Amino acid sequence: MRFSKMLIPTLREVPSDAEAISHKLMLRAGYVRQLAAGLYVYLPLGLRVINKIHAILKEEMDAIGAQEITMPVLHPAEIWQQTGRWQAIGDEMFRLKDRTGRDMCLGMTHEEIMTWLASREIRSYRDLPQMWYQIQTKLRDEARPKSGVLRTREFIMKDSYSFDASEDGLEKSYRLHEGAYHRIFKRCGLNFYQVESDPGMMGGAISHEFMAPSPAGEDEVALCDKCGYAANVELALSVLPKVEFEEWEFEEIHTPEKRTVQEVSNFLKLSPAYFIKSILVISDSGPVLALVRGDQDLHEKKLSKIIGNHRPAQKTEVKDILGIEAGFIGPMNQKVRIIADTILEKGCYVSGANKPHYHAKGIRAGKDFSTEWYDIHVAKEGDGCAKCGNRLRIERCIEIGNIFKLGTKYSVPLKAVYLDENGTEMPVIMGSYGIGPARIAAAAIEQNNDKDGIVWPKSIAPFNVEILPLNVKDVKTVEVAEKLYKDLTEKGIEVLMDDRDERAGIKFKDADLIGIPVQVILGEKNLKEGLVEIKDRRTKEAVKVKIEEVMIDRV
RNA sequence: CGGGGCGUAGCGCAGUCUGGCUAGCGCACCUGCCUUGGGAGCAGGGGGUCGGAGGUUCGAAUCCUCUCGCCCCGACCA
Repeated sequence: MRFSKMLIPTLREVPSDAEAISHKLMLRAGYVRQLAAGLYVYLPLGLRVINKIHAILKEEMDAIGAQEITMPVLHPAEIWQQTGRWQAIGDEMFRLKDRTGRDMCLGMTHEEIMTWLASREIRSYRDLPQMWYQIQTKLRDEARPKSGVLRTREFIMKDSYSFDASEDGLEKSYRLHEGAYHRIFKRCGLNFYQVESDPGMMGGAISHEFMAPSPAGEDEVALCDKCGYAANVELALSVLPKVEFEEWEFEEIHTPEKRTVQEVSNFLKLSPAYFIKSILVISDSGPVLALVRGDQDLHEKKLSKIIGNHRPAQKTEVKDILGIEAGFIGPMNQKVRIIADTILEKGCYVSGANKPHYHAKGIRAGKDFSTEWYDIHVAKEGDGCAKCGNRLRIERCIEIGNIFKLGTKYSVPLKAVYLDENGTEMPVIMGSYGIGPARIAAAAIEQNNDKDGIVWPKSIAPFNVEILPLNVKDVKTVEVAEKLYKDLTEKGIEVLMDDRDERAGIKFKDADLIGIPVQVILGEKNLKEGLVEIKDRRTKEAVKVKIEEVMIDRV
């Protein structure tokens, strides 16, 4: 392609409402434009990158035997009502009515529709297994679109679904996807981790996320470099740094107006690790007192798995239910259900004395209170790995893909069943697997850029080579540029030629910004000696080669 | 949905507190000259319902009310 014929609106200045590096660079380099919050136009360069990623996705999905199909984006409500997700999902689903008043929605994902298809077309164990995928638009009315194309309201997803006759079959399909995902992200030039994740509203028991480390990400993962434990902090387990306990006798201490752990800690000159933090929450089945160590934070998602939906109690509720003002609550003599973090099983602690302006010292589990034990704290940097004890690292990441074992969550309500060898009707066992191509592109930029712009991995760059004829008024320069352009293109190399009548400086700046991996620079002086320059975008290293050797060097 | 910030030319911004010349600057854009190895230089030029509606006032980008949009933090999140 000729630069002069292509829409590549590079920007000298950064649009003020871009924050993430990938967002700034995609805008500046002319890859995307924003239509509205969470809605993006992909310009020619951007589309080329996305298409490169799609091609890799298709190759790797085809390679594990998945079959490409395509499904509607507009769905009738009935199918979503049958699985319960019409009700379960809130404002995040775009809903509308057709002209006859029938409820419809825009697809945020396609479990329901894929399962609907399976229910009609799969009859026998002989039809299984099946893996179907599509590269299709999803719509979600995100509460907060952000960071450019990283979180949008309309986006493309590669989503695939597996249908098996047995758990073993599901395991195989799951492993096939796992392998394909590793190959895909590797081919796209990304650094990434596979981590354990929370299945959330997808249902099912086991799921993993693929995470590309980047400060622009929205997730945090806990990583153990020794044993390889890797999990989203939404469920990561950890053991806490030990503290040396003293053999305190139980005593009440006057702590006037000292309510928070920090205040009492300062007042008593005692580390927060010696405190029990007591938090009252209101669950659907009544109040629950959650206990974590004073230097820890309560993990609400972990608690939800134990007691279901809950919310923090209001101050008046605390007083009504426990008979004491918040700030002086302790776990002793409580009638409500208590859930405590396992770390508190051992040790001797300080907590509220259930008496205004008093705290109690010398509290021990078993002696002073009884409880149910769970890991309910947030894993933090420096905690011990729950598997091997080694120090955990926490890293911020972009979620670029995920894989779920769904089981029969969708096949049962939608009656996707088959007859087994004995003629018994059985629900199909399913898995679902997603990848966001735009997130791959953004993560690739986040991980590969410098002060001058993007440095694309070769596999997903919009072009392989950019030719820079520095002075298009020079006959020799144009002659050589045209010949190189023709020869390289005929060899199947994708070439962008900056044929604009611009100054050299502008061409260099734009080339670096756009980030095509290889630059072939044609300057008048070098050409007189029969030389051109080949420059690596990443290293900025340039070598001079004879004009006729450009081909050899490249091919 | 809660908190914060911002809407003035294609982009980046000043002007708003304290109402008053014809609404400014840089970049980009158009014309000409010049220039061609890192976003040049000179000269001339085009482009604005100051997000929108209503109000106060002799007079509103500026003050008041309402409203729409965008960004950030949090909540939420297949």
